[in-house]
Amino acid sequence: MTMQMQHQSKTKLLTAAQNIIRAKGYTATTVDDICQEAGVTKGSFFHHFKSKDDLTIEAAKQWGKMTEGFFKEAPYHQYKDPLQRLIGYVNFRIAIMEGEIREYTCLFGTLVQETYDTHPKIRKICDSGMSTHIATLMKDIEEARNLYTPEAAWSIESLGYFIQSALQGAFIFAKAKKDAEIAKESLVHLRQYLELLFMKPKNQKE
Amino acid sequence: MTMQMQHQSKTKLLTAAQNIIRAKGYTATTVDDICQEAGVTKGSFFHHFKSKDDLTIEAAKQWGKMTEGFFKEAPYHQYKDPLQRLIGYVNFRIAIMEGEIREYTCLFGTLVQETYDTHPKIRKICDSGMSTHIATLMKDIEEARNLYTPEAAWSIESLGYFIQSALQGAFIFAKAKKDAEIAKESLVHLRQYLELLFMKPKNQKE
DNA sequence: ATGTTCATACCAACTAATCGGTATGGTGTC
DNA sequence: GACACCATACCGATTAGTTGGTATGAACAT
Repeated sequence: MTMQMQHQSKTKLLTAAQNIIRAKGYTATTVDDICQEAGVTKGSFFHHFKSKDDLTIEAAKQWGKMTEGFFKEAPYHQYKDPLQRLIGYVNFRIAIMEGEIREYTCLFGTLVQETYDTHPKIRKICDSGMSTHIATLMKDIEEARNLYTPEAAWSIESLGYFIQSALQGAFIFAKAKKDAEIAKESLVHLRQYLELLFMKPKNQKE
Repeated sequence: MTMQMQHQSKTKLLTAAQNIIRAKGYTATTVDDICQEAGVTKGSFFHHFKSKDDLTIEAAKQWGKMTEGFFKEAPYHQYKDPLQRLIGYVNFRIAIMEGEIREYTCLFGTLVQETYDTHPKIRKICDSGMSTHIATLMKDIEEARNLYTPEAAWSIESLGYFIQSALQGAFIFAKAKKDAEIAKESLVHLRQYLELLFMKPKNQKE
């Protein structure tokens, strides 16, 4: 079966789109850019996707699936303590901020900034993609809340969004500085907030 | 003197650029878009600015000056306690998240996302513009730190960037949701972090 | 096996529209 | 008449998308 061969071009185009859009944004990324990076021609592009918009939507969908798998396999899930998993998540995100900026920044965050008002379909996928990711965090947040601060006034959802906001904001500064250092230090504050919020006793064993 | 008249078109173009770019991003914003919103012709545009890039740089510079003036006049500066000023700043930013998204989001954050790798001049202005704003916050952070937690391990600068990261990230979710509610709730967490960080005694008078 | 049929995948060349930018000329003010 | 300011018409380059066609291989009858 040549199924793999047949789909190779499509996969290459989706991956290329994800990478270039994260670096240049949606509008500045041309169809020719994507084709060149993928090593295919425009004819192939419009065979697999009926428009640039269509490709972007599929690329965003695939991005969501891919990243969910990526974080599902991440090492921080091994911890038995839900708070440790949350802290581990933040530490993991700090740890992966190495190499090129485009490699660790988020397609959803980049996309939605410039499309929220003009491309409703793209906006919705970014919204639901980020919300899906936050939903996985919310499980640990809920457990940690029940365990450490069951009487807390803040909602589980809002903390999930706050964590993700701090991350997305950190990416913006990584881009502005063309350096991840400041962004990493910001995420240390995020980690510190979680520690303070759940009032983790200082003498507790890790 | 007709100085004001002469500069009216230029001012209109700068303001139009700031508003449209915040809604659609840099690349998706066309020169014609800006001219139409400003109510002037292309001839006027290229009389005042030698290129779209040039206009964007001037618009970003003016944005920085304008926002610094805006925050300088904001009511939270009245508080004598530096921590209260910091909390007041966050509350102020929550309060102004009303009306259209383009009205309260940040030009720098939107711009730098899609230009950091391709337009170095724009990137630098966004970087220094945001850093200048953070520098004003750092004064209050430093005072609060000396007053409440002089032995704290975190740096003044890093907290300034964290506050701004949380804000920029909140804007992304306001765009993704086309609604400021989630973003506001995120900023309540930011406020809570500041309160926890400085260990504000519960029985202290406001 | 072999030839026919058909759909999928792909390609190079093209098109219509839009982009940033220019050329040129007009108008009001000093 | 010199100059800043602005309007209109235009230009070359680039854009997303189209065209007409080829290569490949699976399905099936012979």
